[in-house]
Amino acid sequence: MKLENSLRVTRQRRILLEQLKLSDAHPTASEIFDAVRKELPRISLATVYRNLELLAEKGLIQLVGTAESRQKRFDWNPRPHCHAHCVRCGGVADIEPSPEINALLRGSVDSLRDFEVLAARIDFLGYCPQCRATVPRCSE
Amino acid sequence: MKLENSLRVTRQRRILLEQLKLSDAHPTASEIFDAVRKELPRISLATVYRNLELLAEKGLIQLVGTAESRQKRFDWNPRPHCHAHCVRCGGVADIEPSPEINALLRGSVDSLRDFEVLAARIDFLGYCPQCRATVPRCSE
DNA sequence: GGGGCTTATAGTAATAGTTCCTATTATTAT
DNA sequence: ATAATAATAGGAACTATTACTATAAGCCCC
Repeated sequence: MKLENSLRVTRQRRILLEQLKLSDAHPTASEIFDAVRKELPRISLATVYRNLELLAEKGLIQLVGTAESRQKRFDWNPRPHCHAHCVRCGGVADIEPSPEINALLRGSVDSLRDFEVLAARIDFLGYCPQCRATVPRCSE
Repeated sequence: MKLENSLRVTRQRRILLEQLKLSDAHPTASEIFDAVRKELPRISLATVYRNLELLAEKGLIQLVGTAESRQKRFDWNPRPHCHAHCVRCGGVADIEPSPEINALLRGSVDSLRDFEVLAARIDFLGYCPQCRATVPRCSE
């Protein structure tokens, strides 16, 4: 197994990626740290951060998140898709892109002249089903 | 002038909003701080942060930015539109939504069942025209 | 399958953007 | 004007992330 582009296959890197792939919950760096620590108790948080950044840079995973949440979240699936962010619990869910969205994600937008698109991102903010059920709502 | 929803009209708040509206550059909190300080030399950075958050919460301005940039940026225009984020210089430009995008922004997405959408966000990451011209490129 | 080059790691310190705290001041309703 | 209440300045605290450095581990070639 070679990770690509001269990334060495270290035990830390392998287990980090394994753990990330176990979940669709888009965990934060420290959640990933906690998970990996169960197998590698001596791993450093800095190693987790370094590798998450590196793997995202190489396109093997993706960084997700919004401007409002302080912490970054990661998605094991590097393929373009949309995310729904709960403004209450911070949870992130995958959204299956419709054909129209897929067209957008591939970059067919007029007003973008001269801006070279590397990635398009569509995010929805709102309440996830759980929070929706328990949030106090205005009745107006 | 009343700001809405029991927000008091303080000198700080008024000038902050004025300054923000002077620019389409989507400034950061500290850039706004610097601009406001020219008129209000004794304003506190905490005041700037507090008000930016408050105004965004009330829907009078909007928070923009991506998970990769550490600092938040703000847009005086609260109406839904898209943004192009330069991955090199961090600059943000407004993108005029096409009709199809507008449909998305209004919330017509299938797979979102049970997730209550408060806002949709479409962001493009890439190189702005300036950076595009000066970034060293691979010729492959 | 061992030597040596090179990259990665652990552990910790440092950074930076943001938020919190509290005594004081300003705004608004009356 | 006065009283009630919300907002501010200034600085301390917080926290996610990044930087640093001596040590350890992959990997390539023989």
